Amino acid sequence: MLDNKKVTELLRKKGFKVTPQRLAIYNALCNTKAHPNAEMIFNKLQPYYPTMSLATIYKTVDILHEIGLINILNVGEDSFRYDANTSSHAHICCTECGRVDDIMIDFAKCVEEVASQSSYDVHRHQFYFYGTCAECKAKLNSKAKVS
Amino acid sequence: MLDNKKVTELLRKKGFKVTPQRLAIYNALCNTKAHPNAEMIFNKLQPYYPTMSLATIYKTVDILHEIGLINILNVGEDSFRYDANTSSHAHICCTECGRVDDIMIDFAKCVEEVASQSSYDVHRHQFYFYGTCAECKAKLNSKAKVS
DNA sequence: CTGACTGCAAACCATTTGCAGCTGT
DNA sequence: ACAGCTGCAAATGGTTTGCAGTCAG
Repeated sequence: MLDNKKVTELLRKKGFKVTPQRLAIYNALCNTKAHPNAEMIFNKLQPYYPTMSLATIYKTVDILHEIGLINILNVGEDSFRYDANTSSHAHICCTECGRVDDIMIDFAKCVEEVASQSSYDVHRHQFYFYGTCAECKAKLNSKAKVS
Repeated sequence: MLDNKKVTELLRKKGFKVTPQRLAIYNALCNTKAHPNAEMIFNKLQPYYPTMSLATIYKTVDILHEIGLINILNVGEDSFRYDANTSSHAHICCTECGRVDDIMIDFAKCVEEVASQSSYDVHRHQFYFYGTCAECKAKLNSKAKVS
């Protein structure tokens, strides 16, 4: 969650140019908790950057991931989602409506246990939980009452 | 990891027909620890079922997943992988060679913690770890010595 | 017998690539 | 200036779909 000045510095330091598109995509990711995919980012930026193409979004998220500014998520859908919150946290997906929320719990102990028991050098991890969100639970209950 | 008799019963009970293709695909998944994707299953069965198509594999894994016989994994590749081991366990992927191994550690406590702190009803979870496997570590070391 | 299944080919769709013109430095 | 970037259009590749013939029950 860096400000534009820091992002500019980092991009330059890593040998990339700083363009309005790149800043806009990173800012769009900072200003949402929806964990959007490429198309959702595209639709959000469309009013402000009407000529921006999906190709630019894909190329940009690759770079942002490469320089460690974003995480790439795959919750089991056909598209990837992107997250500007790079602190260690898990994700939970509603199997009814598809929303993806953060779980701000630190699983350091689990990771340590794996690192000590596995023959791998463990660098990174990704935890996904699946269930029914509060809103969908409410909807399902009211439907059950009607029928 | 059921035997053919039990799989037959289960398929019938759920209203599906039992075909040689379905049994072969399930058995192929039971007899590997590689967590294969559709194409890997296809190549493995090719010698024995030369007319089987990828479409059949995709349709079959859908059904096997629906009746709870297999798990679907997505480690961040462009294809899905399938696992006949449905017991609660995590997976670790080598970022060098792409292999996927099981981690037979039970994360019940982590899951409980999430279930108690989240507003979701938690039904399912998927834990992925990423790192360098023992073989790739060895290769990387010997390369480092040479250069 | 009959509805479900297989396997082929075509369709689909998220993502990637090639390239001409533009822009950051 | 000039290498790297954008945005278009075309290509790619995993997965899905439509459908005619086949097979399990």
